[in-house]
Amino acid sequence: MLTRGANMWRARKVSGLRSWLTSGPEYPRVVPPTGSALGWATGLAVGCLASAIYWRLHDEQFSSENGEHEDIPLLEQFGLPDAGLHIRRYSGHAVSFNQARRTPRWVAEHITSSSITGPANRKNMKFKADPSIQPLFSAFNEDYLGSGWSRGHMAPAANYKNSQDAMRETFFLSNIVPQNNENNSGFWNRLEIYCRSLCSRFDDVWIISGPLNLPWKIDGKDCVHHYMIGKSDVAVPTHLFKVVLTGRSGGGSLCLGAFLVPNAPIGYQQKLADFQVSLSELEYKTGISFFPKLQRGSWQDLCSVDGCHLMNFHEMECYIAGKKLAATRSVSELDSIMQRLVEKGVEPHNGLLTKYKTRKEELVQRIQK
DNA sequence: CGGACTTCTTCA
DNA sequence: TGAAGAAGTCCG
Repeated sequence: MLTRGANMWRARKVSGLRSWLTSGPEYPRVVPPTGSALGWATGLAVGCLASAIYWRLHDEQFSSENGEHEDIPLLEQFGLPDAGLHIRRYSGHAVSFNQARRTPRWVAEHITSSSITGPANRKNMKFKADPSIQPLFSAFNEDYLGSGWSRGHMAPAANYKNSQDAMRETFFLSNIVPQNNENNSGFWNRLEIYCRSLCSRFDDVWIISGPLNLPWKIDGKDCVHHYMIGKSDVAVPTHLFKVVLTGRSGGGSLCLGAFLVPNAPIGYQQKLADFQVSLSELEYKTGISFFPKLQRGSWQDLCSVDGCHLMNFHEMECYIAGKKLAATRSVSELDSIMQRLVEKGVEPHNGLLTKYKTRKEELVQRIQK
């Protein structure tokens, strides 16, 4: 299968190259030696199948581009460099991908109470390389596994409960950055939950998320550098940012908050407001204009209007326990979840107790049948 | 909710 | 027989 994939890749690559070569006029061109192309392809063993898919998807582009030959300036005779800066649109989110870092540059979302509600779930969801990204510039699961860094969603899966397809697309590695595990399941998770909670108080919520590397001091001088993981050299960010914009369908002023969060464990003693920055500061540091059609200063501060309160320890423990209860399939398992909660010193609130009782009844009934 | 890791099953 | 998918287990 692997060999077939490599051959397919080579066939597509060479065929695309050939049509491109024959289209041009008078200049001699260098043809890459077949051997080296093959060696390269086999070297990228994990990516070869994805390569085949990629080139198949893009074959039409190749063939359409070599038809008409108009007056092309000599400057552009061989095309201008392509850094992959175009915006990639998916069912529920949009991505600007950074081909040098193998991570998104930013990921944009618009969520509502209906988009975050539904039957879609993470069952059998698997992270995978984005088939629309050229393998040379793509991240792969192998880069993350055993790296010490978890695969952190930028557009969270849970924002797409209304569509299994939209949720599946959030598992493309074009939506993923290397994230500290504790941060991912902890503070960042609570921030994502807070963003979803905004849907109950606002009609529309727009969210832009992405990675950022802030400078470190080296010999007293500011220096930006980053770790790289895996064979694809996936860049590890020092920080993650999130810009949140809320609106009401009836009109009224918009609310905006921008946050810059270290890619490291963050405890419950820290508040979300501790990581709030001005939009212009974040734009300065990222080089990104986040809502270019939004009039500057036309919004209210989100944290002043809505509080920006993340779940505290007790609330979060109960929330997670509630999710685990729903997935439980035996009464003993059910009880152990509740017992571990008490061992942590967490007194279950009434809502959780209700969930426990109803789930227990369901399971007992199922056993009796 | 957010993950990692292991094992079993399916299929070409 | 190996790869991919499904399912199970563990953790915060």
